[in-house]
Amino acid sequence: MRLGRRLPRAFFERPATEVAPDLLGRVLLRRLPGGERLAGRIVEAEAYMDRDPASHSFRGRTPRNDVMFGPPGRLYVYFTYGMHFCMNVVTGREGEGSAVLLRAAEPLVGFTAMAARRGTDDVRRLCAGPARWTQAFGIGRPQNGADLVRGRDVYLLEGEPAPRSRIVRTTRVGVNVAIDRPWRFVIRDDPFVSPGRPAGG
DNA sequence: CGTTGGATTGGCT
DNA sequence: GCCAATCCAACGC
Repeated sequence: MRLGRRLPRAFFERPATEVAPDLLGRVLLRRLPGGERLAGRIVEAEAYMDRDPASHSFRGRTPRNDVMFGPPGRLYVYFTYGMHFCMNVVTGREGEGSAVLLRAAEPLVGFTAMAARRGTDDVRRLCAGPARWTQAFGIGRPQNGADLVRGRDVYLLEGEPAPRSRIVRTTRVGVNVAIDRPWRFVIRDDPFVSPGRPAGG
């Protein structure tokens, strides 16, 4: 498939609710410490806005969410449930706390390395979930704040953006507040979308 | 300082 | 459907 060029800074300097659907079909590239390359096509993403009760940024800037408030186009990685990492693309203007959670991807390059990290050969489960994807791609604390526009270890390519007609808008997974906001975007009928368990509340 | 619960996942009933 | 795993940021005293 077509990979295209890198997404420019301006791509990210928009509201998360605009960036999230526009990320579907784009390609995340990862260069592992050993030099091996991994690639995945984004099929599911969620927007987290400034002053959004479900967002980590809701209660203001802290050491944990600091990257969210920085310049757009960087990676915000957080640790949760004592064992998982999730990654976000920082959006909006510097000073705002908004980002897009990367929830699922179709593996394109590096199946063997992903399978080894994930402990499964099932291609459909390598990157189908935010913590599964970071595990498959070797994303953790060291990648928090990584610049996707200029960095070489993790970055985004244009890929083939999903047509609007193929994009489905639903409610976000695992959030128990602001559950009325339909800010989860997926490619319709794509087999690599996460199982996405329903949230309570 | 102590408590709480989390943008999840995998395993079991 | 239910629950444990396992850390730690955020918040209240």
